Amino acid sequence: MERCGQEASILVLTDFICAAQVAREQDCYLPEETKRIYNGSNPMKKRKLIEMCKKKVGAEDTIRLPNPMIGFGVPSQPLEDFRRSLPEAAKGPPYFYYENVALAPKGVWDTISRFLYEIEPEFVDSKYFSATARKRGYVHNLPIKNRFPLIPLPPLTIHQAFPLTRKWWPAWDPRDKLNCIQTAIGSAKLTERIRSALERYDNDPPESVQKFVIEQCRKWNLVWVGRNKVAPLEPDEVEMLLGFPKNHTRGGGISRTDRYKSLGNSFQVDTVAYHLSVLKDIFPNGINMLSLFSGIGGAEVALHRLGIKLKNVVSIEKSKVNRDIVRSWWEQTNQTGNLIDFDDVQQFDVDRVVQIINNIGGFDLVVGGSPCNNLAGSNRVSRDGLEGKESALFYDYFRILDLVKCVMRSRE
DNA sequence: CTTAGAATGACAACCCTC
DNA sequence: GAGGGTTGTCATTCTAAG
Repeated sequence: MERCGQEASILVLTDFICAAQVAREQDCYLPEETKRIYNGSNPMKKRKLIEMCKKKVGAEDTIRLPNPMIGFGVPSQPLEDFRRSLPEAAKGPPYFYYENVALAPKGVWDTISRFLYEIEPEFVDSKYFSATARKRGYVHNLPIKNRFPLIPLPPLTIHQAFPLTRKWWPAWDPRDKLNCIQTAIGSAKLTERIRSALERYDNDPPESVQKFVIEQCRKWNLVWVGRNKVAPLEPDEVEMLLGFPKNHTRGGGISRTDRYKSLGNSFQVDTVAYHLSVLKDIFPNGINMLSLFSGIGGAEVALHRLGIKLKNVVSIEKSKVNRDIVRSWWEQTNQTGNLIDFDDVQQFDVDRVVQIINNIGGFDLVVGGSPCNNLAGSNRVSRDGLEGKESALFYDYFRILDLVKCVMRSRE
């Protein structure tokens, strides 16, 4: 047994690839054998094990991103006859919906899919729903027949979204859609550099200058707001592009920087609503919902705009700023249900789940997009993959989802 | 103390040519 | 297939000002 310990440990760990974070911080959802071997290793050996697992997974077939990135259909291309069969273990109740960035490091989506009951992720670019791109992967067990989009349909091009920019838009800037909205904006220094670079020419600048300007505009999502003048989007413009009501993140002592940050981390509401729209017929009287990593309430806003009544919403969100935003939205939209909020997914344990389910009778939907910090391409410092400090909270999403599943099954 | 501004690449995926 | 060029990415951290 001891002689083949290393080989066995690789096999077991590979099954739960790079679950080191779980092994460290949780004492569940890992085979005893894995825990024993992992905990018995010194730090050097632990790192080596993880490296070997990564290499092994990297060598296997990994999930490929589709082109075009339309998932199981978008409003303009519905994929009429497409059917999918879910693994038995994946079926509800409850329905669940998981989201994260599509362009994650290699192997990440394989792991996510493996944990979430072997469901094939649905990769969708929100440019089919709005004027801004947002490439995301969604794992869910929802039906995909008879989806419908939110009305009114949002503007699909920059010109439609921002008519005032048309007057200043040079013919040599071919952009039709904006790139992904992030958490930081372009600096004033940069827009000034661009202005002074362009002011030297009466007509179109030479190709090299054009190339520089367009490159920076793409990188920082700048729009034309005057002669030779570009600028980053305002927070309320970002709210509109992402499908939130205007001023959703405004007020209550929230700084401009925080607004950009919260919005940059959020769902694109129209995209999510399209996927969740099938719930309207299934739950005509409304739903009980568990919302993990709620952020500024993208899923809540989507369901509300779909006309699906929110009976009980249990929302877990670390940031007080974000909790305040959701609470304020909840009051302003005259919700008749209950909003219960918590701040830490890691402390959301069995007892709490059982208690809440006994109170409200079970969850119809579990939604969550776990932190992408350590997965996102724009992170220069700590793009550590699913084992990264924040992104490892994915395992808590799985843990809590599985808990809800178990508790609800035991009550049948 | 809080806030805003600015600087800071790596890494895939894709395209093209050879 | 190999190799080079192009494009795009739910970010972090330091600094300075208020």
